[in-house]
Amino acid sequence: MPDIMSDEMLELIAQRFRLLSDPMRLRILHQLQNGEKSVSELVEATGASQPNVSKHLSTLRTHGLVRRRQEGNMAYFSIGAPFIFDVCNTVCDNMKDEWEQRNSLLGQFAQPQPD
Amino acid sequence: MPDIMSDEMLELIAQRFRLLSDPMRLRILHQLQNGEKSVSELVEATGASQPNVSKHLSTLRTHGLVRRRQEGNMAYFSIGAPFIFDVCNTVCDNMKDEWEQRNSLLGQFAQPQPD
DNA sequence: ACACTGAATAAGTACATGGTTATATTTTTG
DNA sequence: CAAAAATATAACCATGTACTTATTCAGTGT
Repeated sequence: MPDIMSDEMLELIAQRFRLLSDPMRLRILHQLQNGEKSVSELVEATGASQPNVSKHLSTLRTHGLVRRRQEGNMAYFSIGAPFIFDVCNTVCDNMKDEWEQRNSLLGQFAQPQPD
Repeated sequence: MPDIMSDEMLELIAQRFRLLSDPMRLRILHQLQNGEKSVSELVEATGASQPNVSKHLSTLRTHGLVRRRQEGNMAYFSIGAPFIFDVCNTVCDNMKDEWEQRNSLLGQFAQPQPD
């Protein structure tokens, strides 16, 4: 991060994080990681309602995280900003680290004993 | 990201992103990047009200992003999860890329001419 | 033209969130 | 001990957000 952070810059960054701060949107993006999917496929895969999925896709699209391709009656969406997976992986890795660290600390006091 | 994402996992990840999805919190974290700071220093640096800063620090702390050290009358906070800077940098780099890309595309049509 | 299907939008609602002001709480200082 | 200083907490309020249901829109096929 640059040393001096303008208000608009901070707002933009925060906005991007806000897009990733919803489980359903993460779920959708996660589904798209395996390639483009139609809305109905996403509805099926996520278990959310169709309007809900459409709305999330819409907001993701207006912020460039997702691309839309129309073919006949259906709309296919795909990842538009691959960097999000870098970000998610960083977060996931860190969470895993924390988890393992917590476990190893616990282990010092209450190690499960082999019988 | 693992192939199958549990609900709790997704919620945890989303939660982390939500912590980073507020400009004021980003501002605070950004200030802490240069080392630990007291609450009043953060109030001064961010321009926010003292209760506001304290509240943000509290939420950041309960999620482990920030550490607290008390010395006499004052509380000093520092970064507790350095990975957030990796994340922020990834986002920033990407934003810069997009910006430059947009500019170079614009340039093909309306290049500012030297006189 | 008609009905059907996939997707988008609208309207409404419950809840989370970020801010404020006012009030503790705790330590330092006179 | 009283007053002040540094933080924390409480109560409150306005706005944002993520759903829902109902409706509209666009493309397909009969």
